[in-house]
Parts: sequence; structure tokens; C-alpha cells
Amino acid sequence: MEALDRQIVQLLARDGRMSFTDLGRHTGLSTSAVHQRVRRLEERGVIRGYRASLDYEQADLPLTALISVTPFDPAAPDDVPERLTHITEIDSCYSVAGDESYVLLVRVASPSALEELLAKVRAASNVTTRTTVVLSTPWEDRSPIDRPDAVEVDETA
Amino acid sequence: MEALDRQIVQLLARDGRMSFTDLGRHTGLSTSAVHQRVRRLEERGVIRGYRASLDYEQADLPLTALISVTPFDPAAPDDVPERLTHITEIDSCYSVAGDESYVLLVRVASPSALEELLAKVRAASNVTTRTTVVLSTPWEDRSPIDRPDAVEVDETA
DNA sequence: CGTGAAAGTTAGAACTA
DNA sequence: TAGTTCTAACTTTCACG
Repeated sequence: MEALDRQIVQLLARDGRMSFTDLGRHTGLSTSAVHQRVRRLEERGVIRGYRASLDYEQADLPLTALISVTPFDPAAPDDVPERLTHITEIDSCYSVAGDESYVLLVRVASPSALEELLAKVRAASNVTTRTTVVLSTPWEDRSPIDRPDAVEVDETA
Repeated sequence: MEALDRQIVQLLARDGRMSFTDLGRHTGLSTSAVHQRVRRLEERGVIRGYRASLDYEQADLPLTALISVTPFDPAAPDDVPERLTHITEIDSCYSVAGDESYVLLVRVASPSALEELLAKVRAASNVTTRTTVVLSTPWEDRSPIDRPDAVEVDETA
């Protein structure tokens, strides 16, 4: 990816609502040049969308957990992610190296909602689960597009 | 949290760049009433910010990993998160129940960058680490504000 | 990639229940 | 306190050079 695109992506990773005008000021491009580049980044799928980053404790989903998933039958074809997409409580699904096959990041309202969710996961796919409850979140969603070689962001412009 | 606020939060969790005009159309409020509520949600910290959701494979940070962290000396005061904040490769830091104390979600450019990062983590805080490499990401950042009792989102309006 | 203009959005003041 | 309408300033979008 090109330096200018990387800079735009970096700025939007930190402030997803930054205007094209401001993106232009920071990058030295005209508004419409930025606009064009952002559209291309969205089309290419580098930018997949924009999200409000929430405090889930305040947003009525105070229980976060990490669920490690292992398929029961190692011989069966592994279509676990497809089988789980419909479960909306799952924020992220990672396929991982190690003893277990997947790690799911989930958000629920209560311990009993977590119990129900685990039942849903096991019902949808033939797996065993190991759940790690998140006690607190010192921080989240920092979008680390702060690469060592990244262009400096001019906070004053 | 109130139903209208929850609906606004839900809409912004899915589309962080939705205009106040559209938020008003979806909620039945005037643009400025929405504007006011969003400002209050930001002030109260329910909405912590807005982020572009990225495809990190395309964004030059193709290696994602989960690092489980255990303090070496269980008697020492536990200030691990503060000691790690400056490490920008760490996207999220969760304090967890279980054998280990924290789980870090990190993004780096390469295996050698991961090696350096682990050295930085161990240098900053007196901990042992266990790293789980993410092989692929079936999905991420779905912002599951789809609670069972949540108001239906009208996609047509 | 930039310019410029039309259409759309934001932010805030004044007002109302 | 929470909402509305009004309006000036700003932003987005797009055809064209």
C-alpha cells in the first residue's frame, strides 16, 4: 500500500468520522483526491466499514468473554465459522494455531446469556468450548496502524 | 440505557459514518435531537470514538496474535496494563479470569516484528507470555449490539 | 489530481411543550 | 429536560479540465 493511502487509513482508523476536508488538510491533498482514494480503499476492502467504538459496560452488554473452540471430530470437514455467523453475540471469530481451532470474542448481557450462547455454539457446530471471562478491559480498539515506518500524523493541522 | 439511545448506538455501531439526518430518519427524531443525543452519548463515554474497520492483511499488518500474559511475581502490585499502554502494536488489553491474567490482541507486520514485540512486552512488565498466532479471521468487529430486546433496524428508510 | 458548483449535512441559537 | 424549527457555515459529491 502506498504512503498516502496508508496515511489516510491511519487517520480513519483513529477517527472514523474525520471529514474529507480534514483528511485533505492532513495529507496535503484536495478534498476530492482524498474522496477518490477513500472510495478506492473501501472498494478494495482495505477499509471494511466504520464503527462506533463502545463502552459495552455502559451499553447494556457488560459481559465480554473469549471462547476457545475445538471441533469434536477432527476428520469432519471444518465449516465451523459458517455455522456460527448467524450468532450475533459473536463480535469476532479468529482461526488460530495451537491446541484449539478458533477463538471467539463475544458480548452478552449476563452470565445466563453466556450460558445460552455456549449452548447455541455447541448446537450449531460439533465442538467443545473453553471459556475465558473478561473481568475488565483496560483498553480496546486502538487500531494499531502506528507502524514504525508510518508517516507522522500532524495533530495541529 | 433508554430505547432511543440504544437504537442510535446500534446504528452507529454498524455504520459509524451515518449522518445525523439519516439517524433522525431511522429513529423518527429531528436531526438536532439526534445530534444532541449523540453528543451526550460521547460525553458519557458510551460512544468512545469512531474507527475505520480494516482488513489488516491488506493494510500491511498481516500478522495478528493473542498474547496471554502472566505476572512473574504474584506478590508484586499488578500495574501491567499501564506498563504496556505505550506499545502501540497492542490493539486491545483484556484482564481475564483463569490461569493467566491478561490477554492482548496485537497486530504486526511479520514474525520478526512479533518477536520484537514479545521482547518489548517482557521488558516493560515482569511477565511470562504465551502466544497464539491467528491464522485467518473469518470475521471481526461485528459490534454485536443486536440484543434480543433491541429495536428492529429499518434498512429501507 | 484539482476546480467549482449543486446538493446535502452540521451545529447552534431561538423557541415550545 | 427534551424536543422542534430555522439558518449560516461547512462538507460531500460529481462533471469537467
